Amino acid sequence: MDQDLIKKIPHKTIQRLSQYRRALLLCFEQGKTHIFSHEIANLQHITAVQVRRDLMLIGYSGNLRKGYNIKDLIELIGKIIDSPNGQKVAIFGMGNFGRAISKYFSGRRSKLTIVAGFDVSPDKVGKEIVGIPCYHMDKAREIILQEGIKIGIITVPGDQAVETAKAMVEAGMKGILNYSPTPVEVPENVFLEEYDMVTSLEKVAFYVKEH
Amino acid sequence: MDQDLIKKIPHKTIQRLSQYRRALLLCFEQGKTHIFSHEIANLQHITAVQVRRDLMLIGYSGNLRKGYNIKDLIELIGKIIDSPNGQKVAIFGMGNFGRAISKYFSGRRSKLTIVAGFDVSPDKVGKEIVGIPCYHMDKAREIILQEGIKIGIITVPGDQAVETAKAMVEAGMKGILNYSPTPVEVPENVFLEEYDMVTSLEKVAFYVKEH
DNA sequence: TTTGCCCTGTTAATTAAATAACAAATTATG
DNA sequence: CATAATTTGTTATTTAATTAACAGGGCAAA
Ligand SMILES: NC(=O)c1ccc[n+]([C@@H]2O[C@H](COP(=O)([O-])OP(=O)(O)OC[C@H]3O[C@@H](n4cnc5c(N)ncnc54)[C@H](O)[C@@H]3O)[C@@H](O)[C@H]2O)c1
Ligand SMILES: NC(=O)c1ccc[n+]([C@@H]2O[C@H](COP(=O)([O-])OP(=O)(O)OC[C@H]3O[C@@H](n4cnc5c(N)ncnc54)[C@H](O)[C@@H]3O)[C@@H](O)[C@H]2O)c1
Repeated sequence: MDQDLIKKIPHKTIQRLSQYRRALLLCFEQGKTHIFSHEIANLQHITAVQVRRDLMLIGYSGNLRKGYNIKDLIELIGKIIDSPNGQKVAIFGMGNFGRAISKYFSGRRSKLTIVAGFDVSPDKVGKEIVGIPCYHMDKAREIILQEGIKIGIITVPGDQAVETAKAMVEAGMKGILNYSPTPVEVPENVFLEEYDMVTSLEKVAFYVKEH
Repeated sequence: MDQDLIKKIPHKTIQRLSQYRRALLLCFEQGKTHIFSHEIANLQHITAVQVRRDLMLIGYSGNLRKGYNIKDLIELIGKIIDSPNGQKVAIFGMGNFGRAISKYFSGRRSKLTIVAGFDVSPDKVGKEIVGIPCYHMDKAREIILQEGIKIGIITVPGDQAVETAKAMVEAGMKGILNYSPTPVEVPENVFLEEYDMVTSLEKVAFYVKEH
């Protein structure tokens, strides 16, 4: 798959591909071999057209009569969104949330593996959580470079997020997922995704509220 | 603020209002009284135009020379996104994630209060977590109606999400925030927001990957 | 007073995303 | 063989969201 094509895939499509794959994996486990666009659509909150459009963008062709070959499609999506040898992930802030995430990811086999946690609290540094070692932030640069970690998740308190992100960038991180409520700055060549739970909940509350 | 106007506010603007408010609260605590649109923009990842446009939509006018009055703006955003008497929230699935969320929200003073958790495991039912009682799912309908809870967060395992959402809707919930990886169906009059951490992380990984 | 600067508020233009529309392909069936 | 029923792949249209453009106001300094 060539560079230009990949740049043309919308962000939203990338997200949906990830979701399609999960749904497809379930179907595959159930022994299904083929699936129609409208079936995929029904598993998500989207339309069949959207599915076909997304698959068009990645250049996958289905069988006109049987639909899409589930196994092939799972593989193709893997080729697009995964790295062949997997990618390592580190978590910054091994508090309640950081530990919940660690546990959550440790089970699933995937191309993404959490290999290290970083914290400053003596409670956490030196411990292991579900097999993931927790190091002091002072060691971050060293270990990130040594392990070749390129992706990091921020779960430090909001007032520590900016400096944590800075340290991550300096250590060579190329992708950051920030779960703290404080937006952080990164250079252009670093991909940043931020999600704030309070904002989501307030949004739900807004639409529930009787105006 | 009238009904029609509220319907015209884009979803994204509602989210940003929530974020503006958080940033403004910090500024307010620091003793700042006024702020310019470009200052607000710098605190988020957006442009000053976007800020002004959002504030235009909610009908707030700033001072041409001094910018926006922080206190007034916080209040106005509150009038729009909060309910005057607050809203109650319940968590479904008091596992690692559900408990982390409970702890997270228990500290902050806000118009949103988590008042109940629901689970099926004898480990959790009957216990309290940071003061939030955990009930058995069988009691959900009763307690939800009794307490007037309208908002629920799904943190049960993926394969339980669909039936949990169904139970929530039947109990009269009007807003659902689904953190399980499985999309759920709700009637039109129920607001649904879904967020999947794995998808987010895979997206970051995709843009980090060397194509 | 007048000039210049830096704001806001709003309309216009652009871009991104989703949806609709439909031709072409394939199979089943009369 | 012709026809009807489906479903894909793709282009065209619509809608949503963002960004650009700019008029108008008010203060400061000349
Ligand atoms: N708990 C949740 O459910 C939840 C949900 C959404 C967002 N968050 C956000 O995630 C973050 C963490 O939340 P939490 O509930 O786990 O809090 P927590 O206090 O339990 O954990 C924070 C951890 O970060 C560590 N830390 C502090 N400063 C650090 C630094 N400079 N470098 C490295 N580590 C540092 C602390 O020692 C602690 O272990 C917060 O920003 C919070 O807003 C939490
Ligand atoms: N842990 C995380 O960091 C994390 C992050 C993102 C998403 N999630 C999602 O959140 C959900 C929970 O994750 P977790 O790590 O807390 O898992 P967990 O197993 O620790 O917790 C799940 C809880 O749900 C309860 N439960 C099971 N079936 C139920 C039912 N029918 N009704 C009510 N309660 C029921 C279980 O007893 C358990 O307490 C999963 O869907 C997971 O994908 C978790």
